[in-house]
Amino acid sequence: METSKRPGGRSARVRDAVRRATLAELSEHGMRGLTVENVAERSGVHKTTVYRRWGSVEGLIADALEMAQEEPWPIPDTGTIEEDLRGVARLVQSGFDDPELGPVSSAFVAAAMQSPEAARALHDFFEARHEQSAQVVRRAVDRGELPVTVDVREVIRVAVAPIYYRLFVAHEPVTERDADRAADAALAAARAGVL
Amino acid sequence: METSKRPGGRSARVRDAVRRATLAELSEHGMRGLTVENVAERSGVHKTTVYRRWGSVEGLIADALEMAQEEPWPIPDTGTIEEDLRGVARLVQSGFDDPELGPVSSAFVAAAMQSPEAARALHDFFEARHEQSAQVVRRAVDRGELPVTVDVREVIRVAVAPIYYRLFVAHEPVTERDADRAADAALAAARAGVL
DNA sequence: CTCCAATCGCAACTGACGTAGCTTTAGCTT
DNA sequence: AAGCTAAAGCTACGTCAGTTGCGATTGGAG
Repeated sequence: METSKRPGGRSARVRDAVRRATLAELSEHGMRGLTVENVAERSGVHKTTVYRRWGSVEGLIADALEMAQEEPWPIPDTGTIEEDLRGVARLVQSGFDDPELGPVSSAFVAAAMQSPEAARALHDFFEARHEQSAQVVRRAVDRGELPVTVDVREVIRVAVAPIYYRLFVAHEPVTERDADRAADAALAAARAGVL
Repeated sequence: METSKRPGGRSARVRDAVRRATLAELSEHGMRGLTVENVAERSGVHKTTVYRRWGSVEGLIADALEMAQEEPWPIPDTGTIEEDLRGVARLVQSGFDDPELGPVSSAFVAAAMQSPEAARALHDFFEARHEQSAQVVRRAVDRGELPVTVDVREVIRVAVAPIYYRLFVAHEPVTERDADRAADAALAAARAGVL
């Protein structure tokens, strides 16, 4: 995964091919249908090689996650904290709704529940996401819309948590309205000074 | 399973033995270490029998979940909504912290992400839990502490969601203080009229 | 250009999961 | 109390994820 002694040429090609195949398989069949053999065949890389370098399905996912972490995401900046927070919540909701990204993201969450390796990777991923998203809260504090004592990351957590809760724990459908409501709730709590 | 044509005697014994073994295995090795063969051996029931009646690991878990649903849980009734809501949140947090129940509960959540069968079972489980927990909110409404327009179940969701989010999505540790804060946030939102 | 070590490909193997066909046990009926 | 039949036990087998050992490539250092 990280800096090997031989970063160029074939190894790099193999790595890219496998990563690409992993994402493709993930988006087509989700976590359940993801197998090392399928990824190997699709990528044209031999099964043994995948096992050696990634170890297992979890390893493949952890690697894909680190890749995903690089990509920044379009944090809204509408000028008001109401709309910004709602925007963040909707971004999460629509992401899982998307037929392309949804299965991949879900697979990440599912994998992290089974493998400590993927769990760490997902933790880091959310660490980064929270940091980016918290920006909208910081701006609100700067504008005087929220008290300076507010825990900016916690506001984000509370704003998105109900969406994930519905999706992955209670297994209830999530609408755009649900996302808005979660954002509004977090904002109300922040204004009340409990976050 | 449902009412078979032969509910008494051996069948019932087998069922209980398997259920017991499932829970034991689950609490020892979690979802990852749960296999039909281990459950079969531990319960003293033959492997093929387990396959016939439960079909797979997911079936075992779905069955165990339906059992767990029966057990009521000690909803607090302190007289104030602040303490009651915190009590519910703490119940969730401490449940996962418990070395006995924690792995089992986690396994349920993990299993539901992989099997539609377990997902449905978990959905029903939370449906019931929400219904029970919402009682504390209803009492608060009756006492006039919250507006009558409040969505009692949503208050519960928002109160517990951050705990699950930390545990299963962001993979961050959860303290009692985190639970309290989540409950407080939900209450603030409810009072502000956004729930 | 040459060599050497890292990496990959290959094929055979291991073991666990799950299935199929049949026999045996035990609950229920009369 | 005897027989009928659902349900459990048992053996053997097929399949497939994952491993191992070895030979073939390939990239980079000198």
